[in-house]
Amino acid sequence: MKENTSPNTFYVTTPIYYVNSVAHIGHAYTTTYADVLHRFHKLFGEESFFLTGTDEHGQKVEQAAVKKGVATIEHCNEMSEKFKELWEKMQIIPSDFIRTTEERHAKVVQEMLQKLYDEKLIYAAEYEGYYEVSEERFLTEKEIEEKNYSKEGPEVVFLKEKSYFFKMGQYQSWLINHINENPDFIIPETRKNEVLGFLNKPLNDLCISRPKSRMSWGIDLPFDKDYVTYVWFDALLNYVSIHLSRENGKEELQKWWPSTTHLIGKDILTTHAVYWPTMLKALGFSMPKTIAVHGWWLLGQDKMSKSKGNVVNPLELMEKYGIEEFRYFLVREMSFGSDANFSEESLVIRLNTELSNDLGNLLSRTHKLVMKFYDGKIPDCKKEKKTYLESELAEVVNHLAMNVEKEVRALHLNLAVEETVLFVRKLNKYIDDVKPWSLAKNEETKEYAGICLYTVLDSLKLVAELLSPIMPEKMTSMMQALGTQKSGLLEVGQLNAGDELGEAVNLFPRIVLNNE
RNA sequence: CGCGGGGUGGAGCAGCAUGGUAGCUCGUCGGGCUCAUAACCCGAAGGUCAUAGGUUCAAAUCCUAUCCCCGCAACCA
Repeated sequence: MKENTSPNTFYVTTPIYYVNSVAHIGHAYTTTYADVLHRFHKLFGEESFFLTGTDEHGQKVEQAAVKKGVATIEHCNEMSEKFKELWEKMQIIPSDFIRTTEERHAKVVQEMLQKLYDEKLIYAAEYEGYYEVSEERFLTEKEIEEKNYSKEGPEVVFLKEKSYFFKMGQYQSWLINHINENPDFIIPETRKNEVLGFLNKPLNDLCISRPKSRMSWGIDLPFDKDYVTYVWFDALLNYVSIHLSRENGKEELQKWWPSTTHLIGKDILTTHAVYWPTMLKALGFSMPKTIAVHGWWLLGQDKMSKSKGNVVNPLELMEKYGIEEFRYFLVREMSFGSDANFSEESLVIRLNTELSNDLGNLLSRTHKLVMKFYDGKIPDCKKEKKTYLESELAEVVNHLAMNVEKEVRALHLNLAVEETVLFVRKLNKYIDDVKPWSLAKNEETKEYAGICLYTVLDSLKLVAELLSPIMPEKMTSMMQALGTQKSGLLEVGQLNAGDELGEAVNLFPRIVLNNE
């Protein structure tokens, strides 16, 4: 039985995706991960909120729209719709989907800006330096040195202008302390060290404005209409604006905030681990619980990137191998925090060995035996007839749901799945040891064959529950085949002897590669 | 002395903070079974844990040095 020590709410976010690009496997990974965490926490009986969305301001978006010859908002509508469609297709169901161009978001951003301005945490100053157009920011001295920008070019211009700054620098030592005192604030540890390393150098104030004369696609600064807000300052606030924009916004936020898990890729570590906490601190909010940083999918040794033309399109893969199978692969293959190599071959091997051979086949063979020897009815399982084999298995089962939950809470979905897969292997071994197909032929031993089959079917029910956050529809079919349905109970003994099994299904047909 | 990550049987990884018989998955080979999706179960081969020193009764694990690989402009999880 689960102790009631765990928090009863869970709030998970993905970054909001920049509408300049089409979704690739990385977006699919993060968003699937969040969706699976969300479903697991609901399975654990908690209230859960899962937020994703799109980041729609900034120069590059404006430029993309111009290039396409459409109004900027049209471009945004189109792109954010594409993300939404993809998530829907992938069985990803966020609690809400936020767009930074929405009124509800902009309103909160402006309130926050005004508050900081009133409290003198945002100030105006002259700023001069080399500005990199494509990056929408001033270069640091070091960068100028490295890149040897002796003169202006089309990409870099020397500017002197009034800007607004957020007093980020004054929170430096506070942030260092917070990170040190909360080991789970940034995980995994290597990423935490990276941030601490970054914070060894003096932390500057953050320029949070862009003059409209240069770029107008953004949220107006409430205290100076000639400026819009820097995209990151705008975008990060989505995590709270979604709640604050509701009726009783403060209470809403308070409900979810203490359990916040920000899922991010390692490329946006600094914005999330430095800018964001200092912003929250200045605004008087408490800190999110965890910033969880995952690795990248690599192709060979290269990072996947549009300019290299080696982006993996998730849609193609899903159509070829199945949506839920693809979800399984994403969550299973990558060990959280480190990079992983992507190849279609590894995908096929993963699906064939674990889903087809181990799980699907176990369901098939058990189902067939029950049809053949027990007329399709779940056999009886008398406790007193059990042997040490069942006790051993019971030992494992007792820990299974607990271990899975532990791994999920540690955000190690790959290990949570591994626990389950290892258990399925044990079931295959168990059924091989008992050999119900021969025991059932003999009246004297048939009762024990039934016990064995009941044990396997019943265990498979638990497996289906534990995999349902990853493959909801597949696991529903599996439970139907087992003559039962989703209960959300993570324990054994849920099948009733005498109940009819559903129809046999080939849940995960083996993938046969033809071109070899 | 820029920073960071890494080098463990054919492939991918775990183990390293608390030194003590080198573990997992895939692949390969042999066997078993025949209920099953050519699947499942068992067994075997295969590693001096990048290299060289050092500490220790004992090192993949600690220390020192060296070599090699990857990332560090942008798009971008």
